[in-house]
Amino acid sequence: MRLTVACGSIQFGRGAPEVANRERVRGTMSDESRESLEDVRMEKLRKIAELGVDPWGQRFDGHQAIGDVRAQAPANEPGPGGETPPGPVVRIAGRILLRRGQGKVGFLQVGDWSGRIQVMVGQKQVGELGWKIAELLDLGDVIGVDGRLGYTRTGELTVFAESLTFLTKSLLPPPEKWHGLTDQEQRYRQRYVDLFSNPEALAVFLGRSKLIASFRRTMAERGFAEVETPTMQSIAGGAAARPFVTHHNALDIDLFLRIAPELYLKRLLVGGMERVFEIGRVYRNEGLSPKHNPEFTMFEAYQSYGDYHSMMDLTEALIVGAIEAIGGGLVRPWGEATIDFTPPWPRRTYAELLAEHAGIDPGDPAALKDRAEAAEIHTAGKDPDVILSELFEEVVEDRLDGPVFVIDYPAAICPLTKRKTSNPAVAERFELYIRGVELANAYTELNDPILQEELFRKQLAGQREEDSMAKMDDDFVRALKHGMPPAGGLGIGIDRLCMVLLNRTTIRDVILFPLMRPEH
RNA sequence: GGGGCCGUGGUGUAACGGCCGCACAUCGGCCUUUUAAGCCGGGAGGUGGGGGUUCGAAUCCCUCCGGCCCCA
Repeated sequence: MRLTVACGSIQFGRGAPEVANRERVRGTMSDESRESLEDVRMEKLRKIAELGVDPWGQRFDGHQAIGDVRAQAPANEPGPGGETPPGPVVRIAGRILLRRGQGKVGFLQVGDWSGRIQVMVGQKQVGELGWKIAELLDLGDVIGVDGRLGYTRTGELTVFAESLTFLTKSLLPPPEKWHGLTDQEQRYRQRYVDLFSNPEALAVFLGRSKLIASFRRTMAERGFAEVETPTMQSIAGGAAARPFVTHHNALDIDLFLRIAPELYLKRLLVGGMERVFEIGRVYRNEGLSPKHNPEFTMFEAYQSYGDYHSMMDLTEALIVGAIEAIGGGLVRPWGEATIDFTPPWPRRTYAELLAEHAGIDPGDPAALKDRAEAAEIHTAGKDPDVILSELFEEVVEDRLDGPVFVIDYPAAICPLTKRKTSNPAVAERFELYIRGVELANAYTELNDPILQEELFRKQLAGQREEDSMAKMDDDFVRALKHGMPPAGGLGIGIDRLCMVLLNRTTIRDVILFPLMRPEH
């Protein structure tokens, strides 16, 4: 498969380059029976160059998106067997996805990222050179087409080519035209093939892009400034997760890839940036699963003078806005079922939900312990709030079809959250659940430096050995001592939101290049 | 960490332990309105790697590599 032909040595438009060992590819292939599909395409490349055409193409201006071309389809469809009246002149560019020869005429299906359209190429219509090029075309080649838009006898919207521009040779054959690429491993490793051969895959990532663009618009409308904070940090804080470690040579120090932007964004509130948000990668050194990729995209926003209720309103606006941007309506498919995103979404307290689904009063330690043990949760030596949290995960989460805001969490499991003034055991926090998946997490941010430092210490003391990289963030506490306005903070897992809005059950389907073991 | 499933020409798939078959793609031929175009003819894989059982292995066993799923 590996070719060592030096493409740089081919001289375009000045006669045939010397190709030593394959001179005859006419007639049967008896002598060349070992020739690979790639070799055959190399040979065609050579012939294209012989025609004086650059097989790697040149700038191609002024083409229209195929989707836009389709939109300007003439209304007057041809009568049965009738000639097609000439329609508007169009210029398109894209990859050849289907090819049907028909003697001195041929049909191509050309696709770009906005759609696909049929192109008819006739020997008489495209000129001598055009026809020679047409005869050499392979599936996967990239071409430009100038022509008129019309309908064929069978009523198919078609660009009737008047000239062809060869833009790029494809040396590898595309997957089977009907099924596309189905092998999961190859789809993830060779996403480029997945994207041009599976329209649904392309649609997912264009949808993801629309979602993120919509988030930025919504935030701008509400007066938030987009910022970028360090992804390499000497103390990886803001969440409970194991970090990746890397090393800076010149300083000779270890650094951690961030597990959350949170602590830096709050420093910005101290600095007077009243409303900030960041969209970026975070890295958590954990296993892989349909819901976890080691690097994923986090959206975080902080609003001075707000609280978690402000963040609930913002969350609804962001997601409803994203749905409008993506299209498809507020009632969306999810596998066999549907999810209704019509706002406002219910807001239920943690205690209520535990009472409803676990049948206990979360304030009753004895009942909690019994119920947890019934659910096979180990309770020995654990903080009641931790048991509560595990019980919640075990019996409540899966039943939260949502969208539903779960609000008012036990304070002990929320070290960065302000407590309710009316009840210090309860933290002003919400999580948004949809189909049992946690999609967003928000707090009324803790801005008391004394309590923050104490909670850090408590957290460090209770830490498991494998998490021991976490450290006290003295600078963050110092920042709080200067005074951080009361604020609401929000985090949304962009990948998981994409899964839910684009109806994908694995996170790898919404990440362009998910982490894989090296191929060899 | 534990358990299960999978890996066959470029792609999609088939094969009770008995010569690895088919489709698309590809090559040659015919065809100026096709629709996964059609018809005729040809080439291409020794079954993810290694080892074992057997007269004989894609198939059974071991191991390694890679992927998917479930559980912790």
